[in-house]
Amino acid sequence: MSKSFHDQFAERLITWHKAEGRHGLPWQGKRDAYAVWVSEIMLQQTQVTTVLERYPRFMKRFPNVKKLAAANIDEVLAEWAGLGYYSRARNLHACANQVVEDFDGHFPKDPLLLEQLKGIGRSTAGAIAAFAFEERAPILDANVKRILARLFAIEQPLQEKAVTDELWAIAERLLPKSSQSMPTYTQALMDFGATWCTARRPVCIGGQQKCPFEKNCQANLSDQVLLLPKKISKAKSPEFICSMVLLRQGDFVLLQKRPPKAIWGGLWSLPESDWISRTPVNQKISQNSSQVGASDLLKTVFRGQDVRLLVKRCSSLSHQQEIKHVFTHRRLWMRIWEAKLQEQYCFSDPTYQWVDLHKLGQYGLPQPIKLLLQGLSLARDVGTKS
DNA sequence: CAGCCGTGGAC
DNA sequence: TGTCCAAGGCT
Repeated sequence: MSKSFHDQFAERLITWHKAEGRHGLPWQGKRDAYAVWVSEIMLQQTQVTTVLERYPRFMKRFPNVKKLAAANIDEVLAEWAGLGYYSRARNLHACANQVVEDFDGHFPKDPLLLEQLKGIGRSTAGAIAAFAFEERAPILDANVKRILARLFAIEQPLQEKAVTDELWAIAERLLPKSSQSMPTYTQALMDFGATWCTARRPVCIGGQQKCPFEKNCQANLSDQVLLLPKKISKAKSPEFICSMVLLRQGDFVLLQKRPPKAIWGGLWSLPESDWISRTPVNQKISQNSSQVGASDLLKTVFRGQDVRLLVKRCSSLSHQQEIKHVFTHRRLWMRIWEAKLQEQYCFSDPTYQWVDLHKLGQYGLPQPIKLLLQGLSLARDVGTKS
């Protein structure tokens, strides 16, 4: 690659962005570091269309870093519910407190300091520094990795550390000389990767538009754009089965707060059994478990609790439905067992809580559980109206 | 450091 | 339908 191309890259990319970039997204054009930071965290591994409706809602609920820091983590998780990767919400809350306590409520502009805050890695630190403070700090998200891997025909898998180091070095080298250009340049990189140099349908392959870098792109010149960056096929994700118990009493349902760091950490869900591997044998046992008594099931789900009285009151425990949920690296079949109680059964363990179906919005629920309980709520409302 | 951590859109 | 992918970071 010629030196002149390095020198021209930022300018040509910015020229492209003026005509073809994404403009007018709610988080764009902001210089408020808080607003920038929230958008960067929310957009991690998350599609623009999803963030489009959730970002304004979050900003309205938590308009500044002090409001967010002062909030309860449960409020933050409730607001984050449905967005996934809930450690982001926990780190967001922790980071807000760090900023208030260690930086007097003002985000630092040095990317090295930003990177020390919870939930902010090098790339997110670079994005915040560039957008909010016009710092000459590079980003290296999936968009940029793909663009660079193609421009420079990097054929090694991106997961190799040496490759990552090289990409960072290139990203540094390509930065515009003028720090004033950093917000536009950074946005332009993201836009170009997200809309033109896409993973599956880059415009250089049968597109109507003409890529501004087609004569510089080593992957294009050697006709291997779709082969780069090299993808590492992942093993098929393992499958699991669990039982969940849906106890109802009038308009109330029994929820349990999940432990903080595992899947759906810190969210409220239905009490559940341990997950077992979904082998053919286990699948058969699970399917036949309608013959199993309520006692065994409840003991499995309410581990460590005295369920003798509950067993008496749950004589009508019945299997309602099975929900399949796909995670990035796991697939889970949830068998839902439902019982209606005449009165609320109290647990000594405070992680259990009876929740009014009308107040589910105040609780952070896993998406499939939210949909399940909303279905209940809807059915009940329809029933009472008819 | 390789595995963990959600969800929904695109094809 | 399944598979890949997305403005990553943490441990």
